[in-house]
Amino acid sequence: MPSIDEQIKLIERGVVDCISREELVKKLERSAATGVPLRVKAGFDPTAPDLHLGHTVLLQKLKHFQDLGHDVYFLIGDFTGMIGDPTGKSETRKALTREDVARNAESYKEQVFKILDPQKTKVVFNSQWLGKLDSFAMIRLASELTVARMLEREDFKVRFREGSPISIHEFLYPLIQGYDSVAIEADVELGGTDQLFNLLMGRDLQRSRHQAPQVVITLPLLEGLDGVNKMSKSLGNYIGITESATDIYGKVLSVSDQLMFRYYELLSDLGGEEIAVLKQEMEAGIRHPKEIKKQLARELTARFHSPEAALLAEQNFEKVFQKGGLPDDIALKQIIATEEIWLPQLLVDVELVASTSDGRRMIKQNAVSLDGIKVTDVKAVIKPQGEVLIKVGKLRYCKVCFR
RNA sequence: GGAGGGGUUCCCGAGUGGCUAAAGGGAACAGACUGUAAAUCUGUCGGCAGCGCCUUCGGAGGUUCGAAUCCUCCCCCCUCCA
Repeated sequence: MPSIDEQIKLIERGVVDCISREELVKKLERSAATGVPLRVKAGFDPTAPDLHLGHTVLLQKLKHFQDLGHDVYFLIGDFTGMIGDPTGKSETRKALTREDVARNAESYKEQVFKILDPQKTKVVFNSQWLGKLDSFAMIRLASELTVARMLEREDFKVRFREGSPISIHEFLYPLIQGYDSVAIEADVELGGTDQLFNLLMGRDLQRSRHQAPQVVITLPLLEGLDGVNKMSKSLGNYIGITESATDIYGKVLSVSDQLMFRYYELLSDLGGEEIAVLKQEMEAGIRHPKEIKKQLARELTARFHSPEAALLAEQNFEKVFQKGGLPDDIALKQIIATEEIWLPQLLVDVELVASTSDGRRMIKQNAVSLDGIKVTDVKAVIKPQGEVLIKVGKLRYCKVCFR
């Protein structure tokens, strides 16, 4: 078992807040003395079973705790998920059924254990205790905090000021999340920096129920591929951990140089000094930024697949984009036809474009090629014979086989 | 309960009877340039076998030769007063 100092060093690496460090030290000491592992909690939304790199920042930190011998409580917020959130930013989130939640939870487990140690992970659902909470208890819980205190939370404050709607039940969310900490007697809770308020709520509630308040640790939010918004599935700017090696590799490599170093900091296993060296080498012109990015892409691809797969992905990438070749895994689509097909229609049929109008546009913009030959005529028709390789833009490929 | 403001194409946001598939910006997509980076430039950005037709401006009706624009009812959001 590493010394407390070493433990703290590992835990604090890359975190934004640690409230408070003294308490964490005490908890670690107590754990070391008694042999009782700490209960480390992190909550997850049951609606999105596709984990992406943004989640892994948190998961890696949980793994650190596991490596130090502690237990992770992987909490799935199925209770809140079943209620649904009517003010979800742009669209109303659908209330999930019990079956949805169960299915999503299974999917979570498969993905999470790519990083976490199943032996030291307890998957729990907050409906276990929240489902039993009656109206009395809920009102009592609500009485423990004021509207003014709620409005301290940044997004509430902003929305209130701007006259955007805030539903009453949204005020219940931090309470419920805090109550979760009470229910599992969490020693530590991790979350993104946007969760700070909710995490602190757990401390307040634990204290008022005479539990030792949990240590709150926040981690930076990972920017998505656009480099601006946080990585999220709904914005489509994410790299999913279940994506193919080719996709992970390719997406990492398409990230901007600036963002690349952010990803290094938050995702790579390299230490701060090593990253600083890379940066210097790039700035001094010793190493090409693309090479440094490739290194990152290899590391991340290998993490979710294997070093061999990462290497293959790299070779494929070089073949396709640097030598203008074709990828290995082109989708093959069979089309049953006897008569000539209007090209835009064919593009729709093989799902390369959304509509024939879109297809026409692509042709007009010189983006469509058949077997490597550009098509310029929107009226082009294809004879249904043999195979054709269709390419739309740089990334959309498809091999069509007629029958 | 009362008074007022608002809901427009993926998002923000113009438009108050025909010239509006609807300005402008963003996002996105394509092309050029490249390192599938950034920046920049150009173009596209509802659907349809396309110089025409069809469907869109919260919903349903109505007025009109013609409606996102006018009228009626309904739904939703916001503000102020109580």
